[in-house]
Amino acid sequence: MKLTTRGRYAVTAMLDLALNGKQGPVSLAAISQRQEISLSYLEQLFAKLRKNELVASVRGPGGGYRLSRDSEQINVADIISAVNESTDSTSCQGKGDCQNGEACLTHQLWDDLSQQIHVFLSGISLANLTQRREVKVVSERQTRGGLEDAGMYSETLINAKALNL
Amino acid sequence: MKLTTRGRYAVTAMLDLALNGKQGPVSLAAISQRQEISLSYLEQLFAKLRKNELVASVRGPGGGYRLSRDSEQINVADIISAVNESTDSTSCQGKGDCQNGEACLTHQLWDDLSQQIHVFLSGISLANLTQRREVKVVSERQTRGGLEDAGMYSETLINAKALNL
DNA sequence: TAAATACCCGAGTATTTTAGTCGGATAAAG
DNA sequence: CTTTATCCGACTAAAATACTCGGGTATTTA
Repeated sequence: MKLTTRGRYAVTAMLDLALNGKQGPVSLAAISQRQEISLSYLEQLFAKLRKNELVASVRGPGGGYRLSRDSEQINVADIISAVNESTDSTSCQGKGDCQNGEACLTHQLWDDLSQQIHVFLSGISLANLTQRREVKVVSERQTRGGLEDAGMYSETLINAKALNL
Repeated sequence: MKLTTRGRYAVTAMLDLALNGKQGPVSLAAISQRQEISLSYLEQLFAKLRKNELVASVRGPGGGYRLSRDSEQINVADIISAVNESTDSTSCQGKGDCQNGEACLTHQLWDDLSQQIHVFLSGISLANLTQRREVKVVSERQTRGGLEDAGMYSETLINAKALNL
């Protein structure tokens, strides 16, 4: 589980899709303008998102991309993994040497942590993020001052718990 | 909150320190050998860890590094932030333009997510990771078959909950 | 005090990743 | 048949990563 600006671009684009794709497909050109990401780069990202069946494409005029399933059913870990698909696994996960050595122990500890992060991100869906924001916008209007991050954050925790975390 | 192999190196080295530093300081040379990380690279990472007061150094023969406080008091987010200190913040968090635009909305959503990840990793200490492993090793001996990851994982969740997540 | 150990530090560098360009091909709509 | 838009591969500038090199300096031990 790697977390770089590349994944951020992908999540951002998918969030844009979730927000703007309610009435028909959204073109990459539109996302490119709104999110200030180069069109060609988006094309590359969406090629991977499509291979991983997170989005579906509609070609021709009026076409674009739409989420391949409900935003509740697409989580952040899915998106990040999709665009990062690469040649990783540098740890000694099966090497003959390094049997129960200290190195292997720490590598396993890292793998565990990595898995925890993955599970955590699996529990956060696109819908989850957009709903959270809507809740915040509403409550900001109500309180006329804006919530502090502490407040928003406890909201997050509640959601996380509801999602089995 | 960025999560790359750089952070992995740092966490790995700190885990090595937590595991091997119980009787006196640990030299970078030792960590370098055990974890297969170049000495000079470790020096660079530890310079940052030291600046952030996560480790303390002891110079001269028999010297090395030790954790600056108990492993319970050092969390993964601390470590990763320490070695990543760099020129980030590419989002539009204060630009005059982009006021309440769609771009800004998705950028904020990303920031929220980023913060959630940070808080999550703040809840995982070095002690937490090493203890988890010890528990696993023991229970593996008891069951004589090894736990599946599902089992380990639910353990993780319990820890996470205990830590306010 | 001399030698060895090990941290400290900055400059340089090969490799990889990131983010993007370019030029085209294919599919659908009007 | 032209426009819109996805598809696709190759190529590239810039940045980050991981590492080397060549010196220091503090501390211990002989």
